[in-house]
Amino acid sequence: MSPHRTRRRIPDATVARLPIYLQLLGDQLENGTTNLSSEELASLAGVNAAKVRKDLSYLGSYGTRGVGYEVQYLVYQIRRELGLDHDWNVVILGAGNLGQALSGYGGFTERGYPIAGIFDIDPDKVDNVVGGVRVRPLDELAQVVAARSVSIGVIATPVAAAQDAAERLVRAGVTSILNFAPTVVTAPIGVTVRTVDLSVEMQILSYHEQRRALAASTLRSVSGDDGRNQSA
Amino acid sequence: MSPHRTRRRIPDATVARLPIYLQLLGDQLENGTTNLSSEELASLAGVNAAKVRKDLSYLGSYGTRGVGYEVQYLVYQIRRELGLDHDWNVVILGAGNLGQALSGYGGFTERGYPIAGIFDIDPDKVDNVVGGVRVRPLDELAQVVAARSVSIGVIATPVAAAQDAAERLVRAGVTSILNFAPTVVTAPIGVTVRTVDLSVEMQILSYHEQRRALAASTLRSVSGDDGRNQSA
DNA sequence: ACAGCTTTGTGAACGCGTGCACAACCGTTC
DNA sequence: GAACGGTTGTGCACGCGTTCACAAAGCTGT
Repeated sequence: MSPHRTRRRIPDATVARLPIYLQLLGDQLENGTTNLSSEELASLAGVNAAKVRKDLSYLGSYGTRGVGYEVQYLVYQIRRELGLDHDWNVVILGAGNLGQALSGYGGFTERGYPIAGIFDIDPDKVDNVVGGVRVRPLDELAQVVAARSVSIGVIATPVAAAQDAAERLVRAGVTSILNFAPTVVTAPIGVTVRTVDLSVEMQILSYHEQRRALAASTLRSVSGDDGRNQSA
Repeated sequence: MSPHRTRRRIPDATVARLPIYLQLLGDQLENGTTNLSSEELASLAGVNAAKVRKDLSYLGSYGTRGVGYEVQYLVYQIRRELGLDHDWNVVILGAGNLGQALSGYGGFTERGYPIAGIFDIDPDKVDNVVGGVRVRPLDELAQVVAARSVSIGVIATPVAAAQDAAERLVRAGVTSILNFAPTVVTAPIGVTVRTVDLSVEMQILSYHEQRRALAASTLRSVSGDDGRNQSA
């Protein structure tokens, strides 16, 4: 039997919020706050207090009724649950605009995701140094992944190269992929793929803008409202 | 009464998928495909065919039973619904690593989101040219937003400056914000905020890695399985 | 020891999104 | 023009996630 019993599955929606709580709790620690209620945390995160309590209850019963949660201990528990009790090395494929920015962005290393290597297929880019890391040729990928126990790969290539990049990552032994190319990439089961598509985000925003404009114009044609009153 | 009747609300989940369909349909157009079934589109998008049909049904009845959807017309309808029948100017706040990468990334302009300006508070960065756009001082923000009818703003500042950036955007008249700073930013109702936090994405991935590792080790302690069989 | 205030943890109801299954409908062929 | 294979559009049931509401439990002061 394991030291701590087999953990119940945590809902995806909760997993997506735990990092937010973690971030906020960290801020509170720096402020010197040692104790926090679900109501306070909820207001910081901009969500419902019941949701916070239910989310935290998936980790176990780490609160004290009438008091709240001990920040330090909660941070520890969330970190453990998210697998942040050790670093996760990552590799980046593609040393273009985005790849370089990611490599230069200190936030990854700082939060426990050091960059084990950045790779590009273009010989002109190889050996350039970006963000303190030397760009390597693609054929060194498998070796680096194995040597540094990399399990997370980031795709920062152009669209056309994204699927190939994913396949190389999988062949090298990577089991989690963060894809920034605006395309659907497929991977075998057992490999987690998350796609972050900046254009998609923009399009979701413009859909809402579009609706606001439409609603405003409908309103205007009925009541003469100028439709600007909802901003600010 | 409006030319086209008041449109029913489209579920958020569907809105998030429409851009994917749009992308794939565009690819198909270039391939010379003029007609497509929900089954085919679903397989391209990696989702269920019924979901595709239901999603598209929110736009109206634009398919033909027994035949499928006409790609060109569907593209037109999705674009219209997403508000892509005209360009949306965007401003970027923060000309650091990420701001520069975003500015240099051609994808935005190409997909109908031209960059009307990039701004930074640091006088040393002002007047640098990144991605063909001159970095402007922050106090020109309101003027640019007004002059170019900008309704979308991107926050690419450090965490500490993010909330202030959001407030400046709102004051300038922006009603949609895409936030890349790893922090919660609040805005008045009527302003849509979407946060894309790279660390959060990483943490979601490492949670799943963690679980895989845990499952594998439990398995190993029972059956001797080496836990590597699910990759590739 | 107990009353009163506070806050957690969770059962239960609700709402949204997903997927199945099928009727309605299109085009084609005989 | 009727029968048939194909595909859409959608009613329905199910499951997940959110929110409410409250009992259980801790703390404080008398």
